[in-house]
Amino acid sequence: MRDLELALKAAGDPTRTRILKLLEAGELCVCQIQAVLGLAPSTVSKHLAILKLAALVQDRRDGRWTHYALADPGRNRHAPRVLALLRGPLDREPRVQADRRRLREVRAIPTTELCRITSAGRRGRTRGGLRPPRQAHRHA
Amino acid sequence: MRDLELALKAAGDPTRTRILKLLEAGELCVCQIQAVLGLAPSTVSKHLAILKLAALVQDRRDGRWTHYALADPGRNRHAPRVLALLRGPLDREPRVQADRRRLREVRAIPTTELCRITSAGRRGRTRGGLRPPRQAHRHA
DNA sequence: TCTACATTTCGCCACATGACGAATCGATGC
DNA sequence: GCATCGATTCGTCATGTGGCGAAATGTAGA
Repeated sequence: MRDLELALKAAGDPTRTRILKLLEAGELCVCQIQAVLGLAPSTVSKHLAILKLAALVQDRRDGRWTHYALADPGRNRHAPRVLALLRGPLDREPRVQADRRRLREVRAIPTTELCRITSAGRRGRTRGGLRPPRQAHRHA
Repeated sequence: MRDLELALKAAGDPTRTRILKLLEAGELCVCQIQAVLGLAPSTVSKHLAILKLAALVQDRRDGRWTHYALADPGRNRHAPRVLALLRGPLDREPRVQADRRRLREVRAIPTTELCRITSAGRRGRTRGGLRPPRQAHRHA
């Protein structure tokens, strides 16, 4: 039972569905995901770890960057079916569409500069309109 | 996004997957489910409420009994797909099989007597081997 | 109407979870 | 080697969640 439950629980969180929907557009580096979501890097990292544990995503190290992608089918029995579940029906959701728009902006920026920007925001300095809107210390 | 997430979260709990797998065998009354799971009636009721809110199950009043069944497709877009996800792959799980065996025992007993037995157990008197094994005050 | 009884609701408790910042890890590049 | 920097891990906090028992609800039968 364990791994299917793990996958369902992993997919049943709003932040993680956002990540999964983003990854439908293809592989992304952590700082890109972070820039779109507007969450602390540690938070994003944790969610990615949960998704990875549930075998819904896979990671790939490239120098100092880590890229995440939807797990390719075959690694886990259940993952593809759960991912398929998310594929169609959420595309009309406003938040999903907003995330996609933001992703297009983010992708236009070279990765190096992007990380500089987001971490700059995190250090307190404001750097143009792309800094993710800081969220209050709130929860799901 | 909300209702699909609700369904995924509802299905991502071990106790609730047990219930859903039980209901694959057809409509069941609450006290039957309770007898199989060996949990407090209030606990079972809460789980059923969550599953109902997620549109994964539906209920039917019959006098003083409430019967629950898997939601028939059409009420909710996502429910059938989530239920389909659980259909095949968990059947080999030891706990699922044990629950099924226990369900056969439970179904052999007329509902009236069954409720008497389980609530008798709950009041402290032991009444034959069918009283559900009391669980320690533990968590998921 | 009163009682019995199946189920639900309420209030509580312990543990899980999601958020954050600080500290750490690992790989580049000077 | 040492500093830099992207990502992860750790520690903490507030809230969510699953379990229970007690009390409330509502239906059947006396």
